[in-house]
Amino acid sequence: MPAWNAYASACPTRMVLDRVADKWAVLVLGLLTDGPVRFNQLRRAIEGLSQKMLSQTLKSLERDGLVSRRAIATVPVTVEYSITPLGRTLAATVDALRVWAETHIQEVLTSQERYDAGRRDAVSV
Amino acid sequence: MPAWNAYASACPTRMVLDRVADKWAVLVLGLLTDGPVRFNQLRRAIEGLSQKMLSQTLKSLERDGLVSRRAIATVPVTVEYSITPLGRTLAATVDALRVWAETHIQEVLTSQERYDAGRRDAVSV
DNA sequence: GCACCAGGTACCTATTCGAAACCACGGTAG
DNA sequence: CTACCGTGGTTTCGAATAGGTACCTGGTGC
Repeated sequence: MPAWNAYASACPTRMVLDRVADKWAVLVLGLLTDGPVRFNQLRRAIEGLSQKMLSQTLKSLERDGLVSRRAIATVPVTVEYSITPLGRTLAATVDALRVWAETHIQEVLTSQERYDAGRRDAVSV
Repeated sequence: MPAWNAYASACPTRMVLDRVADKWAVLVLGLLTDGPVRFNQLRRAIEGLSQKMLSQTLKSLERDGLVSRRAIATVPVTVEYSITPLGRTLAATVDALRVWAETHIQEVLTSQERYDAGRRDAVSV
């Protein structure tokens, strides 16, 4: 990897950022860290998630090698999704972002309030 | 902070993820880590960035307290944007994601190719 | 008049996403 | 026999939204 160009669309950081930007993807990944889960189990666990978005999300997660799909030929066909080791490392990294968020969210919210209030005192170094 | 609900839209992790998902925001933040930059300097530095998106991005970054705006009453009014300490900590955290991306992008790309090729051999642990 | 500074605003299009219908398959209830 | 449930999806439709293009301010120097 010879010095990635952050301004190119093929930049790996961009790709990962886009992936992580997917609301449902991180939630699914989070649920899978506790063990394999079936399709409709996921659908019921995540409020507001339509089956369309779920199958779409799972497909791209599988494509990226972050989750693995296993179809079991049972009575009604059971499909089990599990997180891969690679997916687990990404989840751990995203967790760093979660930690940042929970640590600094108050500063962000305070800044937003001041800004929305008309920021009379502006930056107040 | 009493146990954030990751499934709520007001979840801090979601907010931060959405912010980081903004293509231009991370690029702007990245450029600002080297020191203050003016509006049109940013615009020219980042290929494909329209002034609309730039001003929009800068406004929300300023609102979140990640960058600070300083208008200097010079010949034509100069506006200088700089990263705040808070913004710097976020940039550092995002950098962890960049590192993950550059470390594992090859695995992801390989997985994608196998998937797109029809994944005849499926998961091949 | 033209260009540059720092933006604001209107328009228009492309992608995105939710809702809902449809699919096959088998079990079960009537 | 027919109707309906649950399994795991795909497709279609329509509405919302993101984001690019282009044109506006308004002051200054050439």
